[in-house]
Amino acid sequence: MPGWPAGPLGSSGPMIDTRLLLDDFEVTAARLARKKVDPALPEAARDLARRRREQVRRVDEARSAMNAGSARVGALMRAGRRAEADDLRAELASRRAEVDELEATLREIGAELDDVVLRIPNLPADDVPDGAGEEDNVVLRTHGFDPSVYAGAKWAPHWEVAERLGIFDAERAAKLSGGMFSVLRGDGARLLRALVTFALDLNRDHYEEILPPHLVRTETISRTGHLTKFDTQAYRVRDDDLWLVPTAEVPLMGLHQGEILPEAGLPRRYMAYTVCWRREAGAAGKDTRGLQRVHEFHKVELVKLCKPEDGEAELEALLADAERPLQILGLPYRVVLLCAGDLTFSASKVYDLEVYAPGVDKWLEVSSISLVTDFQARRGQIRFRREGGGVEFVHSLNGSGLATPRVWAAILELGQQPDGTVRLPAALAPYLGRDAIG
RNA sequence: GGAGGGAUGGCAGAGCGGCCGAAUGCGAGGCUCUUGAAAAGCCUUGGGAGGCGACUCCCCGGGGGUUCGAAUCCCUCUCCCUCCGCCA
Repeated sequence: MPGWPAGPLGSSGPMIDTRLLLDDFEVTAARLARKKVDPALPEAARDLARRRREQVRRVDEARSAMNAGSARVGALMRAGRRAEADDLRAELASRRAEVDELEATLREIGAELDDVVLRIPNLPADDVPDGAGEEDNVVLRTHGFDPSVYAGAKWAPHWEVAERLGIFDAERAAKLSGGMFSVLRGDGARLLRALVTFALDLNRDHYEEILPPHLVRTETISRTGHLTKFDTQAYRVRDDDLWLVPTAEVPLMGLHQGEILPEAGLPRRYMAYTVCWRREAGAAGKDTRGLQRVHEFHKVELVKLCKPEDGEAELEALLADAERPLQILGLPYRVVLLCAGDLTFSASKVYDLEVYAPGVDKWLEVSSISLVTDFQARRGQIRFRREGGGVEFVHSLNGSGLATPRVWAAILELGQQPDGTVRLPAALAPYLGRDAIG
């Protein structure tokens, strides 16, 4: 079913409900302020939304008059009163011009409103802590991390470990595709495949596994908020109107775009393993060594659609689902609650999961568990029908179920042995048929 | 890639440019009848915007055009079906 109704503004990108700006401006502006939004933005949006509403009324009135006149022409024609019909017709032609003019103005206001609204992020949840940026995030808990184990000892970075074992070939990857690409070999390739299968198997009872296309339309990707003036992360296929998915979240969220789901069908829980492509524009020189940041990687993504009142509970459950593989693999990690100022554009509340990698001595972000509320659903027109009647937007959530190559890299750094081999998590033995590489 | 046909409400399926947001059937919900159920009968049953409300406006795959007026005519895009070609 191609072609779903355009959003209220007929624009691209996710957006907040302008009605919040119209009906509850003070509270909404205060919440946006916590996200470090320029206060001029919500004010401008409110003013434009008002102007737009007024203009809609003018257009409707003019059109109503037009429609009534046209109906009268029809009636006159049927009555055989030709001359009168012709007179009225001539008169209506000029009214037509009037309507066209009013509509043009409406479009202008709409475009201006669009321009402002698209820069307004989702509202932060009330229980998200205040803060300006990364430094104000809150580490909620740390799991399986004993700093004394890593103090002093010599831990090689994963690229050294991997190249020594011959399972990672950065040089040939560069030859094939350039920097920030990878070639995995032998047990390295198998380890990655094992991680993916392990994660899918782990969640098979709670999520429906989807194998989606890796190329999506402009329409699909822009309605998830991953293609905006400000987001140039995705690769475009040159000769077709298609984009390589930067995350499986894009096709998964796209699944129900334009649909009205039955309440009984919620929540929907989907998972998908896909390759992910990201241009990483603007990240030049950051984490370029090894596999912390690459243009092409493999990931199992979890996505949920639920009723608004279930969002919080689903978020906690999603967090648990993302932690489980790290626990079973025995990786030291911590749970970070992002402060309002560090929240991503579309999210209202986010937990980051970070695995400790001793070789680079860093906490690597391996999952970002996000509650998006109705922000994406509004843009994608994903709704549900209450059993008692009434149609509302669903709330959406997403997070990585398991993200390579960072988990892959962490396993290599954490498992390294004095003899140069790498001990692998026992949970992967069924997939690899061994417990060590080298 | 080439040739042709199609897209209408939850589904099926009508719709001479005005009386069509849209017949009819099915499905769903409510009511009547009934001890209960079935059958039968009556009524309701898409989404969005605005208004206290009467009500008004927009949407018949998407976008654009012709016209006083478009589900209906024209252009274009997308998708689906049939046939031919190619192919893992």
